[in-house]
Amino acid sequence: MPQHLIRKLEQFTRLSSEDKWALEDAASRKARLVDPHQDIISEGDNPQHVNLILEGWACRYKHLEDGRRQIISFFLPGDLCDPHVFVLREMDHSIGTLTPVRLAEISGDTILNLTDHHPRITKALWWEMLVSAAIQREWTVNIGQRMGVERLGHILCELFIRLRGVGLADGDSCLLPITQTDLGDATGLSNVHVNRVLQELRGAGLIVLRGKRLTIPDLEALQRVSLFNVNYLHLDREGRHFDTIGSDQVQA
Amino acid sequence: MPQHLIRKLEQFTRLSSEDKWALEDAASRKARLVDPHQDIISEGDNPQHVNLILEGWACRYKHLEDGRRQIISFFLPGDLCDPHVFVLREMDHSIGTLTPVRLAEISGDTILNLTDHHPRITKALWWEMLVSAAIQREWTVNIGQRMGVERLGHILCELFIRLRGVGLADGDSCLLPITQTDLGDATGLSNVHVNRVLQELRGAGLIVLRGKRLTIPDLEALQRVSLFNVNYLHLDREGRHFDTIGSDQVQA
DNA sequence: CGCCCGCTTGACCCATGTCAACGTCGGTGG
DNA sequence: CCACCGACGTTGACATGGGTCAAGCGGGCG
Repeated sequence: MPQHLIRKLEQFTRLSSEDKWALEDAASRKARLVDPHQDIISEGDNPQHVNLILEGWACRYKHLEDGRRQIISFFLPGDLCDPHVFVLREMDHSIGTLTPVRLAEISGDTILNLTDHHPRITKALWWEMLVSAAIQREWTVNIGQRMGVERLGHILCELFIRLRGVGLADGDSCLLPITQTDLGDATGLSNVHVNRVLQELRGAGLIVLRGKRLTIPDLEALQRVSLFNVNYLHLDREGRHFDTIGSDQVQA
Repeated sequence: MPQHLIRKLEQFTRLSSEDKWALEDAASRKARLVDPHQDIISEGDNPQHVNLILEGWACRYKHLEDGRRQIISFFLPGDLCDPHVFVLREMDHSIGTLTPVRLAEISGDTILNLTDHHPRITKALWWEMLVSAAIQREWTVNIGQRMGVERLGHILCELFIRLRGVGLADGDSCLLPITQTDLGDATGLSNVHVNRVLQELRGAGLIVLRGKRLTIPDLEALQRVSLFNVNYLHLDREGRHFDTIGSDQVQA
């Protein structure tokens, strides 16, 4: 079931078959289907378990009193919503779906069990948590400093590369199943301006966006225009240099 | 030495004398003085230890290729710079001082030792890490959605409350030892506009800012204007309801 | 004493927001 | 099967928050 999660973690470290089996077991205990535009967990709630997105897109978001909404991060298939929120008693933001979502609810005990017995999973989950934090920081930079074109270009690069990392890209294209208003809420731009900027990116041949399919004919070019530096995604797998010898025994 | 850290953690949980002693020991192994506007660790470096700010202000920041700078977060006395970055091999951003800084370098081993033997410290460090993440998210909201006045008001509220939490507020005022340009780099506004917005806040009697001293005569009023909701700082100490009976034995 | 950094102010401009109308498409019910 | 509807995308006109540039000012420090 959790191919996307496994694929994501394997960008960082190799996992043994037992590791993978344990992840599959953990992810198959309790499934849940959520309709689009529903909260998975709401601000003020007390989180009871970790949610693993199996299918569909979700997001963290926050509403201001006057209705403005900021999308704080996107959750794609393979993403975990806060492996460790249990320490805090109350959600300070909400997590909601953007599309229909299939997710696995993983209990705190299951997580503890996983990490107790699988050091490589532990380390991989640390990596995934630290990368999430790095993405959050990059969003601060993105929204704080980049102009509209760069800002949208940047987020499209990020989403494409993340999707590719979990096996959801098809060559130079991927699905982008969200609205322009969603993109605006994520970038701090109005939906109208998002539309204009997308036209501009299209006009420059940097993206093709038809229906829900995004194509990036020249990813490097889009990265250049968007001042996108991939290093914050930390895709430099540890022990990558061992890959050629095909060992499954790399030290963690 | 690390009174500020201890004070901060005690906002979340009670610490025993042994806990505190262990923290003091860890923080007194290796000290370092850093001049203002110097990097503590630079993008691309390989982090070797955790830095605990003892005195002065620092920040996380990132430069874009064309020179724009975004301050991603502030480090105040008592703040830890990334307790767990060791998992990643390379810094994707820099940490630099804003003022003269005195810090303690804490080795990974020392941290492990602390957490192995002091469950309450472990939990408190988790809390501090999750709160840092919550602050980062709130900055995304701040920069993405709030107007200049709200945005600056919000960050001033946050800084004041964080400083008060570590014992660095004096009634309704605190030191703000950074420039307006720094504030601009943190909020995604130009220094000129920061200046104008500060005038506006001053004009409305919401802040008094003279030299490096910030006074907030009516914190609630400033919070209201800034759409500031304190919940993201998670100051709801666990077991707070035990405080009245004065126990030092609260279960962790 | 003089210099430099940071603060302040004014003039002007542009990126982006707001408002409003219209188009398009897919779904749904009569 | 068609009519309607709602959600989303698109476009134009206009407003404005905030950026940029440039000059002046003031105080701390060498």
